[in-house]
Amino acid sequence: MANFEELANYIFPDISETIADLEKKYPQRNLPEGAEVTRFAPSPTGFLHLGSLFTSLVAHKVAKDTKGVFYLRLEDTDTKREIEGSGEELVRQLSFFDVAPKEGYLGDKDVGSYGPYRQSEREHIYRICIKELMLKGRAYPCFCSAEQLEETREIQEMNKEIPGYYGDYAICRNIDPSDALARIKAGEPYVIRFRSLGNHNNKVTFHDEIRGDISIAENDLDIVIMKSDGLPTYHFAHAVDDHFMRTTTVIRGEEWISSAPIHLELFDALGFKLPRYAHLPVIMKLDNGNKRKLSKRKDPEASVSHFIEGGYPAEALKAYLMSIANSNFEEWTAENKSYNIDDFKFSFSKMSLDGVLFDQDKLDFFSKEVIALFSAEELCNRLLSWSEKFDAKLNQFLKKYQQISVKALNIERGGEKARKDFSNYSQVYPIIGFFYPERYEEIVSNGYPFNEAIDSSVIKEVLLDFAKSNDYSLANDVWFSTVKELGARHGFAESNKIFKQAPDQYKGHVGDVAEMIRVALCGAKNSPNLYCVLQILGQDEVNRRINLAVTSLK
RNA sequence: GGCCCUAUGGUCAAGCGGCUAAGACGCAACCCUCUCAAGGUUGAAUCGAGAGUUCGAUUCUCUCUAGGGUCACCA
Repeated sequence: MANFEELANYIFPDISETIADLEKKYPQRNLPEGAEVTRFAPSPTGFLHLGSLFTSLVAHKVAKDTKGVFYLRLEDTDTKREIEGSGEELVRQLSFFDVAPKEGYLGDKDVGSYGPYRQSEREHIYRICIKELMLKGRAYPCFCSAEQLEETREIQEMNKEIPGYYGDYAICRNIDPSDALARIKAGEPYVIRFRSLGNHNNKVTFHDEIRGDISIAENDLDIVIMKSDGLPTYHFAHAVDDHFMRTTTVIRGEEWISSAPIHLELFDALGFKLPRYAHLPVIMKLDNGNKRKLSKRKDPEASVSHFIEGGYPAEALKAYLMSIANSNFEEWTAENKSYNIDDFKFSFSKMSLDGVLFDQDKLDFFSKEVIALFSAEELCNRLLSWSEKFDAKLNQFLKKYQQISVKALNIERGGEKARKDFSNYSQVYPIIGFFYPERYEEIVSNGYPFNEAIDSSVIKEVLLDFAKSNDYSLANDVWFSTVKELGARHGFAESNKIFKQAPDQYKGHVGDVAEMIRVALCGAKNSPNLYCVLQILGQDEVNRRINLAVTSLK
């Protein structure tokens, strides 16, 4: 007659260490009082999700604020869903947002003494823990097939019972160890399940840093802790890893709340102290009037790469996410004129409890503010590296016309009333593109959008007069009065007000004159400040463009 | 469906028994103005419903309703 010990030794012949040995190998971290150890634990199944960035941002922030540690653990136990190279990509994207961990799986290497940080390399550790659970009678092999499980579930559904592997439905929990041993020896596939001692009719209460005490039915499910491929399931790996990596606060999405009772029982059975938990609200979007979780498949904005490609500065997306995390962040930015989240004091208690709708307008707002705070040089450098990958045309012009580019980007930049016309880098080219001669010619090849109500011979005269008389040495307001004079010479009122008082005495007003010049120089009715445009283009280029425009008027 | 979480304008939200119920984004109007952007001023817009408790409920309690989450050898 075999017993649990023989069974355990047969399944784990290589395991001689115990949990106590692991406790020694991974000792408590030597950190100052109040320091939090947090982590980001993604599975390498695709690009970084916006919700994951949100979680990382908070976890990173909490660790940084408390002078603790933020580390990354790769949860790569689902070999079927794994996407080659996505682990590295995840780390790269975190780095883009400057929330990359300093410990853990870092893409090309593991750093830290609580590793390995890839779950696929921690098999030995899990096996030690499972063996010990088996020895204590808290784990057992289960031979149920997927079909059997499905059958059970159908019966349960029919009887309106709670589905799952528990109580009398846990048919393998009472298999005699010697029978189990024989079946394993015969090569029958099996998983290892946890033997729950819980009662569904009892409630357990645990504390959530954001929501306060949450009380849920005790776990009574004999969940799988080791899959047939020998790798652990999430629940088990969570308990083991977060314990031995000495996580103090587990920060994760609220979808985990309902499985918390499983985790409580697991920690207890393993003899581990429970970490603190903080369950973050999820980011959702409106779809046909219904809120739903941002979906990687349906929503481009679910993927962080969407914002990188779209040309949003990392600081802007972070500021937006922080405003979701702590709504007082927005007031803080207004007071401090800073969007640097490092200087902001984050607090779990100020966190929203409800899922939030992703708000593109708000992101755009933050992004405009953030970009407006960059110097022209800074913006130019960022545009350069962004366009390298995502906007070939802009990249080419930025390199060819560096001086002009910086000057163009510097128009009305800085100060209290700075221009805020870009919410992302892709909006830059359409606005400043006309400064580049090649682009100007391209725009103008479709014709000039002159005001058709004004006779083209008049436009021509005004433009020629302007080319001849314009003084590039004047200051802005003085210069503009010369434009008024120019208009007056050709029968245009000096202001809209004057024009309105006697519309039949004038051909138009100074705005019309400015528009002619603008259309001639920019090929468009809108542009940044005309005076600045003239200064940047310079007399030769201005005259060249005027001539081109005049020629087009025949 | 069971369980859990949540509930203030379109969105993000202050509020913690008595307020004309903050603020921000967005929207609208006006002002400024050479266009655009910015800026300024103003405006429209909120306590899911019903019972209690109370002199008094957005605020406390219960019920309902709605939305979300979760019920895998996925995380």
